[in-house]
Amino acid sequence: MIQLDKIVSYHKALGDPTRMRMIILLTEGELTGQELAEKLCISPATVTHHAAKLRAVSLVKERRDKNSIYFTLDHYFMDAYAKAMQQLVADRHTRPASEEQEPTDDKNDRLKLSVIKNFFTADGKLKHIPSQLKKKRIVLQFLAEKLEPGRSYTEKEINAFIGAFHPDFATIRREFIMHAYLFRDNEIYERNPREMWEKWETLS
Amino acid sequence: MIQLDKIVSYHKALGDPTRMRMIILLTEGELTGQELAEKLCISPATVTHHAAKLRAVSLVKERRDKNSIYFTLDHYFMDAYAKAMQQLVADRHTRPASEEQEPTDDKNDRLKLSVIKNFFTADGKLKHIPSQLKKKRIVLQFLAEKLEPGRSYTEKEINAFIGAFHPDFATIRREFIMHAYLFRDNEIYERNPREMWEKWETLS
DNA sequence: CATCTAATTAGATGAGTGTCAAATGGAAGG
DNA sequence: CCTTCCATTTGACACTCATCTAATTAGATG
Repeated sequence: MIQLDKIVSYHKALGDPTRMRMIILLTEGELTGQELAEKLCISPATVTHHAAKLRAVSLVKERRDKNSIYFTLDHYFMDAYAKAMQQLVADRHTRPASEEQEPTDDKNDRLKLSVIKNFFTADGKLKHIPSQLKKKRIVLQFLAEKLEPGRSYTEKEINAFIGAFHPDFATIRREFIMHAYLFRDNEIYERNPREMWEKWETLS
Repeated sequence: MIQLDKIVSYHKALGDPTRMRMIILLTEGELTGQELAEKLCISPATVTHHAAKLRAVSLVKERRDKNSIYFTLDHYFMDAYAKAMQQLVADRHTRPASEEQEPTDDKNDRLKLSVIKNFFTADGKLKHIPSQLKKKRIVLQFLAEKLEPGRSYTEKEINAFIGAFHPDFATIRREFIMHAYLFRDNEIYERNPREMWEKWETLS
């Protein structure tokens, strides 16, 4: 599943000339921290700094031998990011048209009403999280609509907001991010615009 | 031709959550600056700021109509960057092996000596820039070896250095960057490690 | 244990940058 | 000409971040 802020972090990691050069050197094979420092003409401390950033987005793997640490690229994740990005920016014309007929808006509305009726108690609590994707999105959207657009929320506030409906705020918060109802920068949260919700729906 | 700092700039441009969200919104179709500001809950000034960064790396195109500016994605460049990056990090095992036999080191050395003898005057000036890629790289490398690794050069210094060999320092400086003999960050230049030279040779 | 090497952490510094409010520019329409 | 509506520029502020030095840790080897 695509997570917006993971992709942003990935690009941020590669958006530095020193780290990009590290990556390129590593395409030739594994290198120790010291070798990297020498080739890039930077201090070992700086190598550690950058290695941590690359590790944080899983672009490099590390292996310890004797006193040295050997770095290698993680091609699996490199490919994963490339694919995710490609999918993300594919415009709708090049996206395969769905063969099956979309249900009418009317039908969608009825489904929505019934899901909300079935998954929420009379006093507005969420009974449990639907496992079916379509229904889960209906519940998430129903909750997300109660958040104020453009306002910044701390993680604590988001937890409290979700907690008012269901005790497992951690799971639901993660789902909010994954399905692009919320976006997170550093430690602050904000509601995404509706278009983003819909875009993600077509990607799921 | 791939340019390292262009790819870094591209990643830096996408390494910001606001810009990434702009891109995603634009995958759905064109939007005016005002609409973007509203949907992203940021001021028009901030939209302009980010739009400038995206434009600088050719990720968006703009069209003026009446008072509004309409932004659209530039899919051509998006694909170009994706391809360049893919090629960059492809490890040598997945790269197609060259069919033809590589010339021996001995033969390479003799070519190198003859190129240097033929393209430089007795007092060390460069007569002209070879048009054949292989010979051009020999000349560029010969010059690049005279630069101190790990030292930072201003553009003025690089120009002066090249100018001592040939008056057209602008062209040669660009070739230095394109073939990864030098790398540039902001306005300062530095010599790349030998491995980077060789890596780029296999990509050319 | 003592020593050596490599890596990491901590702290400091300087450059870069995301954001907005206010001022400016410029086109469209009275 | 004046007004209105966007877009841009400018200046300021806070915050991030790349880099270094110096000190510390971790592991290997006498």
